[in-house]
Amino acid sequence: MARICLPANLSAQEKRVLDRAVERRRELRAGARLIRAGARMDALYVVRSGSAKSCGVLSDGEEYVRAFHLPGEVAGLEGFAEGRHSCEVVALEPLSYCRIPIGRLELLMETLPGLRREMLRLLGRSLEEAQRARAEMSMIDARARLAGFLVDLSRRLERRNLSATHFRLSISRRDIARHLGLTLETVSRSLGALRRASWICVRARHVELLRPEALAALMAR
Amino acid sequence: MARICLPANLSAQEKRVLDRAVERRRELRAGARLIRAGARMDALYVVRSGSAKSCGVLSDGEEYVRAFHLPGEVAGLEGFAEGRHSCEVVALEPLSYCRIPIGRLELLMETLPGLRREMLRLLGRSLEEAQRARAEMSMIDARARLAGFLVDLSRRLERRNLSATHFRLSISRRDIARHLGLTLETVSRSLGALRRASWICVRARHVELLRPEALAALMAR
DNA sequence: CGGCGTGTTGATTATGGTCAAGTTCTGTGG
DNA sequence: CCACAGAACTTGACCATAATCAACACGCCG
Repeated sequence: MARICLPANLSAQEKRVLDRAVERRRELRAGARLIRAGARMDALYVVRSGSAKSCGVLSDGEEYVRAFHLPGEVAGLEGFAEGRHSCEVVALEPLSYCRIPIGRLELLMETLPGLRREMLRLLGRSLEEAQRARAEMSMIDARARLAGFLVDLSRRLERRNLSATHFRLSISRRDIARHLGLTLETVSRSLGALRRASWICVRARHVELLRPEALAALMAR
Repeated sequence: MARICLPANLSAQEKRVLDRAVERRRELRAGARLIRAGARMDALYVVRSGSAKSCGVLSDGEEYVRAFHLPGEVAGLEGFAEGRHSCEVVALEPLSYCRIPIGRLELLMETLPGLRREMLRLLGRSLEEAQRARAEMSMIDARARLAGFLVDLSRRLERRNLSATHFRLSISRRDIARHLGLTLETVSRSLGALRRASWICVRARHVELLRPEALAALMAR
């Protein structure tokens, strides 16, 4: 478990200790809720297999998607802000995950310097990514944003030793749109454009990246 | 110092200890750089007076503004991601600030549980804010985004007991634009629209919020 | 096979970007 | 103190991208 989610900075000893604090082998069906918005933050969650989305609602009731969580990634970090979760986390497909109770985590942070650093690193990375994404959102056109999204997915899957070029897109067009700040029509059209250019091959929920370099190059305008 | 930046969760004792770790009374002239992108993260910075911006460059060389730092706020948190800073932090006007060496901070986190929680809270908040901002960026029109920005500034100034309705806008239109994902022309036009509606009064760098409720209401569409 | 949710495609429109011409502001040196 | 230069800002005309509205196709479930 520690190997799955927090590999970098933990010593073998630390991993073992953390391992014992983790509740393993939990499951959720597609569409089920992992975290309820407004709930007290009492744990962090690590995806083992499947995927989930974090989403919030804007003041006008419109939903937006903050992040997707792939295997090995952590959900629930935003809860540190106020001690309660500010967004829903929902399984996109059958999900298996681990749960780390926050109390135990705080306890362990007392004694494990590597864990402290790792938690700060995780939060820092999320922050970094959110800020970069925000910048791209306004400076890059729809097609390039979508390309960037696919490349990002691909890289994250690769890190988990899953195929980087050939994957099932368990995220709906609608959720992609709400994540990239587009409409689902625009997502559809942009996918079409990438397909026509033969950068990618899409059939329904199945995607293949034919020219990842070309996709990545789009980001640089 | 601890009172300025980390007021919430620290005991008097903890504040005293943290206080001793802080290097105080540093100054910078307008336009000078507080943090250089790419530099090893060796400290966090807390603004005492004046203001600063964090900005990065996109792959095509275009600059974007990640955040503004007002008195009492912390700059440099993104450095936790990789142990080095990913963006420049630049003074927008004469700046006075404190510096907290990262080594000492990590040391203190070992013994001060309140400080641990506070650091996580700071990062969580930044994350939260970045994600919300990103959502608004695509779902809300330019005028409302600008209104939201002004209201946000106002609230942050208020927290530091500065006037919430009447302040000097030390941020250029260009930086506002780059922060909100707009062009400076659009910022100018939107300010004009708000002025014509008599929600605000702008003269050069000086702003007065005449109807904050109306501005805030714009956000809810 | 039929029905519904999901996705695609098309026509039109609106918002904000771009380019360009001015205006105000600020700071500097005579 | 005034004149001037450069930067910051404003305003206008035009245009491009993506939103909106709408019809239709596909795939997955019963």
